[in-house]
Amino acid sequence: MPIHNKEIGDCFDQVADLLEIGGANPFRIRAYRQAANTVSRLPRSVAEMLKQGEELSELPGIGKDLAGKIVEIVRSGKLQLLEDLKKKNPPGITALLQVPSLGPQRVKKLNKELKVKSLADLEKAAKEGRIRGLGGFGEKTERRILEALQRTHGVERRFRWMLAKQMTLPLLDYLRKSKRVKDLEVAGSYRRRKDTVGDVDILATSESPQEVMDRFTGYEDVSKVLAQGETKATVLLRTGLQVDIRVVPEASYGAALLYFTGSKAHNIALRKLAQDRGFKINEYGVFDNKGRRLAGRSEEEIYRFLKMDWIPPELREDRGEIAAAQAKRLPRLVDWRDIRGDLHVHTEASDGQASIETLARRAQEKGYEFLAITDHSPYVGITHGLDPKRLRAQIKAIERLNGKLRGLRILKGIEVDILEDGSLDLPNEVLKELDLAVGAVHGHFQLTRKKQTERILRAMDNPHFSIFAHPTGRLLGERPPYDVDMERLMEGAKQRGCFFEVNSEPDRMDLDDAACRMAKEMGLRLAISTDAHALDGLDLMELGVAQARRGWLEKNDVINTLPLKDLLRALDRG
DNA sequence: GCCGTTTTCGGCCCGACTGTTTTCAGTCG
Repeated sequence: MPIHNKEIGDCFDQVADLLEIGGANPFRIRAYRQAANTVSRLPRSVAEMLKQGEELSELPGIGKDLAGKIVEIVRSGKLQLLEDLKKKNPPGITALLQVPSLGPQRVKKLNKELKVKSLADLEKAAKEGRIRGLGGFGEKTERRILEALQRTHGVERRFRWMLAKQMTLPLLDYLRKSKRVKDLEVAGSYRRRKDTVGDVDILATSESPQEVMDRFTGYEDVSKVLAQGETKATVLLRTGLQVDIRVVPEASYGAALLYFTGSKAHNIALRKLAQDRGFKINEYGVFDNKGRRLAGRSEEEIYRFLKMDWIPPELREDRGEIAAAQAKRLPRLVDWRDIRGDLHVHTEASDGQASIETLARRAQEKGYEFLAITDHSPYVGITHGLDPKRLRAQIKAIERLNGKLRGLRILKGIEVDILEDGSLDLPNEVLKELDLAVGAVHGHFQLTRKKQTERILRAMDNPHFSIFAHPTGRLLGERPPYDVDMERLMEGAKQRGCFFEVNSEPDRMDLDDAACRMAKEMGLRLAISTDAHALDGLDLMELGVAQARRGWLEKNDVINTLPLKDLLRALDRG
């Protein structure tokens, strides 16, 4: 049973949690966290790298010791250090660290003095008023803990990016109406375009921060003000979304934007770089040792000062972007303007809402050169999928429309189900009449890793298979990805001349950033598609592009940036 | 635990806000 990178990462994260509660050296804890991040984001399987005899200690943040621990996990399936730590600590105690206002010190104290071992214990102690008596705790802290527990039931809550956007835009409009607000921008993971965000960070410049603060906390959708100072405030919206605001003077705008955009790991790496050269970076600017400000008005100014190119927010995760920016070798990320068409779209013939013609008109408005109609095949009954007869009728309709349209070519396609045995849900006689077939898994998610992988490889053996749609099957916050050997699938797709999809549906967004980057490094090209089920669905393209950018993808890595002629050649496996 | 054209030991990003405190530890991002 091969060990996956994520399992190793989780293992190190657990060690970090337990070390934290044990009061270990914070830098040792950070080392484990960094290693967890490095390993779980690695484009290649660590177990595989070991097999090839590669030196793991060459990975950033992995030294001799951690490399040895990875070997231990891969060989034995467990880590002795973690087992020992688990013995010393009650299971479930690390869940307490997720409760806002509880850090390692307080968790330790709660455990020691009140025998709190779980979220349930915590809730009970808070309800009985036993927490307020503890040194360093008080009534307010106790109430805050209780509120947090009742709000989240202990589960970390993240919002899909799109949902966060819908809640944030009206708030921005509201803030902009104030004459006191000059610049206003959303920073944080929202600006880095993570597919889900934990909270929203807003940055503003103003000469009277207090008034901006007051306006912010007075917003009608605010259900609770969690903190409010002179330049910084945190509120909870009615929907449960947490929003932070930070107000700085204009001269610090760039530094504050950089700081507030993160990621934390990126900031630490930059600050350390500056420190090594005798400078200090904080949210107000770059300073020398005499406290003189040397840069800070814009992000560009700061990166330039550090002798590197400006780094797009999507890349700021401390995964090699800093070295690339220093070497002036950052990728030229794919841009939504590079996109020449959409390769996964549904119509009213299956479970979509719009007609082919309306979709085509909208595609023309977008300046697209092509639009692939890919309704469902029959397998998923509820989608009213197309059987060969209906599909042939659709093909005819598309051909008629193509005769009428100027500048846009409608491609004949299908989203064909990959059946349990890896065969496709429609016969080759009809598939061969199409321009492309987008293959997808909509059932039998629970197969073993080996079976699932082989099932999909077998589907790709079919010469009519073009693009593997939503390749992990995950639904954010609802359904985890099914278990497959992604590396093997990507290798298989590349050999066979197939492509993978980046799905732009806000609750899918797979491939994720790490998998996009893995594909890029393996030389497998991707299609960024909307999977639109209605007219407005075509506008989701920008989300898929954002995900692709997080995965370092460039124009040449994406097939729907190709001119129609080249695209058709790429899709032709013959 | 990692790391190194100042270093193989001694550093490790930096500041705001809260609550419980009489000056600051803990948490957060």
